[in-house]
Amino acid sequence: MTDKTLLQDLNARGLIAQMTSEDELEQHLAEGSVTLYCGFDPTADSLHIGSLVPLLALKRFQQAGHKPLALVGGATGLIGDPSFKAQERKLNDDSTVANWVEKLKGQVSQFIDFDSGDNSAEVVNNLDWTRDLDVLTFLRDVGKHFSVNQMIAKESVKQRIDREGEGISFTEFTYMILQSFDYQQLNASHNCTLQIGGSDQWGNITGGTELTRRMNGNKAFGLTLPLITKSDGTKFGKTESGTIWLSPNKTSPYAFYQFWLQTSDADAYGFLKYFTFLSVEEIDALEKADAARDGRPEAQSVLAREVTRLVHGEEGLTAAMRITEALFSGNLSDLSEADFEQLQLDGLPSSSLADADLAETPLTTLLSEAGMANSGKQIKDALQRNAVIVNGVEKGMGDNMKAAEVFASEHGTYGRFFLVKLGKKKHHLFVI
RNA sequence: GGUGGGGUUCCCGAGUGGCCAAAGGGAUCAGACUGUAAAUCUGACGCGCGAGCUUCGGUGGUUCGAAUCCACCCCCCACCA
Repeated sequence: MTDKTLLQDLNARGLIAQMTSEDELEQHLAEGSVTLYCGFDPTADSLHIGSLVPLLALKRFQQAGHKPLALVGGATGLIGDPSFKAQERKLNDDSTVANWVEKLKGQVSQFIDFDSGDNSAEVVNNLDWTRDLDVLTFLRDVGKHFSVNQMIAKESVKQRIDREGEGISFTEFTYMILQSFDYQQLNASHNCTLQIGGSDQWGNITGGTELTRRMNGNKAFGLTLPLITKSDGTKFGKTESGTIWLSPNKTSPYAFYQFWLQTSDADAYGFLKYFTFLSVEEIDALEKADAARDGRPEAQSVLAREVTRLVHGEEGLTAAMRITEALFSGNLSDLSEADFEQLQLDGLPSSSLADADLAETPLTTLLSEAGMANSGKQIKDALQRNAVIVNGVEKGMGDNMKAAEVFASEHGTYGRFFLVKLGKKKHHLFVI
């Protein structure tokens, strides 16, 4: 990044959706270390991969010598951001939010460096400066700077205002003011002059730059990152089993790795630019090499490796790759008994059949309860298509009531391991 | 508080007394083809291996029969006050 400015690199990666006064921002960043912030609201006990782009962007700025502040929304999380949300959200109680705030702090901290001298990162919580703010002060000192006419005109709340059958409460409508206030406060306390966020945050960010100018008399900048979309138009970051979380407790490193590995060709190179620190040149070279070769491209495996390492570390990546290798290479017979135990430790989904009543329980129940499918119907469908494979042997509907036979010790690897494959991608280890 | 419009299976959205477990689309899952890709085609898609069971905001009612009709209640939206 020596021969290019940070903004040029971000731009080459397609990571800039919008910014305020581009030329001035470029100059501002060139003048020295800038303090910037990005907010993360606690809407669950973990962030998901949707937050990865801004999180990595903070790191990109830090690598370029700037000082990142990660804001967790202890206050805004209590309100709920209405931006581009079709419906009013239900409120979470404050102990829940407080608990989530703690979890997010830990996650956010993984990505930025807290010990790098002048530009060490900091984590801040907006509850710290809003908790004791009283209504009248808020209305007089902050609220007075906002025009409802302008707020209503924001694209981010338009569908809530215009759409038949929906509305917006005053609570959520005020969210924008709270976030603007955060920026103004951080500007005053930390000399923060740049806020970044997803493109849905544009309205909230510009609100903050305005408020900072009015209350502090300071120039403040904003930059938004693009919303990640997939080429086929489906939602990024969701699968059948739900959201891809950053917490290993909610999405195992193995599942996380698999998610990236299954990226389509059309998205892979873009995702490499968004989600990794490989240089644009390296990625372009990879794309050329893949195009020149027949068969399977390398992009997905590079992507999966890089991102898994970023989020779950070298250990998580090793575990994920170990499972992948064992399950998809096709030669399970090479695995030792200790290998099976290691796979369980690595996070291969597994369950014990010790307590199960195999004589009475159909496979449909057994496999769906183990989490291989959401309902027995799906198992049934798979059985009818011979898509259930136990230790390499196809099972059909006829075996449904014969769980005791299927899982009999003499059929198990080392007398007790049964690797069940559902379709091409789902695996589950049963142990007796 | 008044008037009008709404609340249907994950989402959107048909259905206005039996032919409704409820059209259609999307999402998702599985099969074929492939490369653990995309596109395409096929199947599944409330729950249950099955017999069968439980649904259409809630509670009661009318009826042989209700998502559909009636009463009351809850929630959402628009306009008025």
